[in-house]
Amino acid sequence: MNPVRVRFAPSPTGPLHIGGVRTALYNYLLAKQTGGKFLLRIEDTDQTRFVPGAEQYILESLNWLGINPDEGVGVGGPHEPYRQSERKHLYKEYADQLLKSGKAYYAFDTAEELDAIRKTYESKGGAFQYNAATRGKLKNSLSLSEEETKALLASNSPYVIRLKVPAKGEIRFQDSIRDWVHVHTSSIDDKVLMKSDGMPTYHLANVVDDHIMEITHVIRGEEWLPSAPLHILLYQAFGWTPPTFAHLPLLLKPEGNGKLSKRDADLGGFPVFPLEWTDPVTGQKAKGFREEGYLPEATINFLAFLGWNPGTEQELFSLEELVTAFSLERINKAGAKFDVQKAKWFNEQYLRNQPIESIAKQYVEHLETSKAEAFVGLYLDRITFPNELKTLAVEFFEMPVTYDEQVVTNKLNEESRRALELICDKLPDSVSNWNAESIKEGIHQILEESGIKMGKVMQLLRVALSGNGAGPDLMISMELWGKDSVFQRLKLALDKFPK
RNA sequence: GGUCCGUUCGUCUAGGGGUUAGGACACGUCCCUUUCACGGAUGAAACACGGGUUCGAUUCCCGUACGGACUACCA
Repeated sequence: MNPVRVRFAPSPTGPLHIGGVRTALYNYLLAKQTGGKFLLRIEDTDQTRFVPGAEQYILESLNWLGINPDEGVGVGGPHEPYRQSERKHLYKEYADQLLKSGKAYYAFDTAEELDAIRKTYESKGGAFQYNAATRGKLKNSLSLSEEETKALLASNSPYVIRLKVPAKGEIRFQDSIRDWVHVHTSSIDDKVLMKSDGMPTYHLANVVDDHIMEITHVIRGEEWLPSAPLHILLYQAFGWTPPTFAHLPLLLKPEGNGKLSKRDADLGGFPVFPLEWTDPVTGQKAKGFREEGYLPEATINFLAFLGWNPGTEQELFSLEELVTAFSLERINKAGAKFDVQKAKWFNEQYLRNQPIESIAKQYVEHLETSKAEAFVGLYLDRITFPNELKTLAVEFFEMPVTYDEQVVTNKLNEESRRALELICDKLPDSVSNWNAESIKEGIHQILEESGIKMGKVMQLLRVALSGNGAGPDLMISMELWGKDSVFQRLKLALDKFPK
């Protein structure tokens, strides 16, 4: 495949949705695979929806995941600026071009007027379309005389520029994921290209920029599929060759149906945003994958597999491996439900491959290094998120307060009690070098001498020392607790256990 | 309502005119083990429905049902 130029073009209206992150990822993968360029363009043409901090959030999210743009906001490039609000003047020129060639026209209907018309249509059970059938009856440069139009423009009446969609014809294009898609122009309405505030709409800005920025492949969410024919029409109106389109399947909520939303995340207790986000107005916080404890590699791998697979049985892919394995053709058509369990599983896989030293340094920094590393080694394959380690470490070094009752009732008897007492009496002297290996030997020896079977006491010993009926390797645990603490624990248990 | 898109185990998916319909997550059982977890083994579990086409359809075609997206001077 030739080097592609692809773009991720989010709108800075809030935190980046995880579905958007997947879109960015797929764009990045194709760019890297073909030796092409991945651009980041900020689509901030709606001034009413601007949210401070959102752009920075987008940059930081991509950076966290390691899918950095080659060109665009934050990095610059040959087509600066990459923020659409800063390219405002440009769109007007192109709109004028369409106006001149008769492909577009002025419309003076106010938003209120159109709303009213829509309501009447709805009350009759129909749907209003601003198109070839209705435009003659509305207030625009097609229905008005030239003088009237000029007068309106001269009087500074607010207006929009609309695309004059042909009454008849079929638009067809070949989507990389869905193959041929056909739509009749009659079902497309005369979309607004320039808003009355002088800003372009998404449709115009997107087509103009993709053309100027030499975008070869538009990879975006399925929600754009219905407007793709309109975009094709725009390319045709300008006389440009449209890029290749690929419309990605949606990310669905885990329960029931529908697009994955923030609401689902709150309900399900999992994030839908890459990073934690604090709403600048309400101050409300939304969870992020990063803060929850997901590793960037795991997040990437999980996301890549939501709607795509390599066709082999390999499931674990580094970003580099994804770059080589990825292909648009292997993307699924149907939406994918977001599965937290699978996300966790991916995280566990990556977590276990992390070097113990760095995890220890990052998450249990309050412990002395060798202790911290031993502790991490003890718990690494029992956790999903590294940030669980901190609490675990605190609990681990605390004296038990309660004891697993079931184990005590089942395992505590004369014999096992005697075993605990023997260990308490003899272990300190028999183990000179307090480490897991010698502790194990010592206990074995004591039990053997007294003719008591290991299986009869080990779980009780665990409960006596930790309070829990289950947990990590006891001998290593004992080593970490230290001799003094172990005997303190034992005495406490012998005292508290029912006689 | 209209337009468009989709439908293989509970979930993510492989496959594709003749297969024991494969894998992964989750779940059950067993093994390992001082317990739990990890790991290993194993089990249960799917082609939405109805018509065609065909010697044969889960696979191709057409309908139906169901689901979804879009339907703004939002992106």
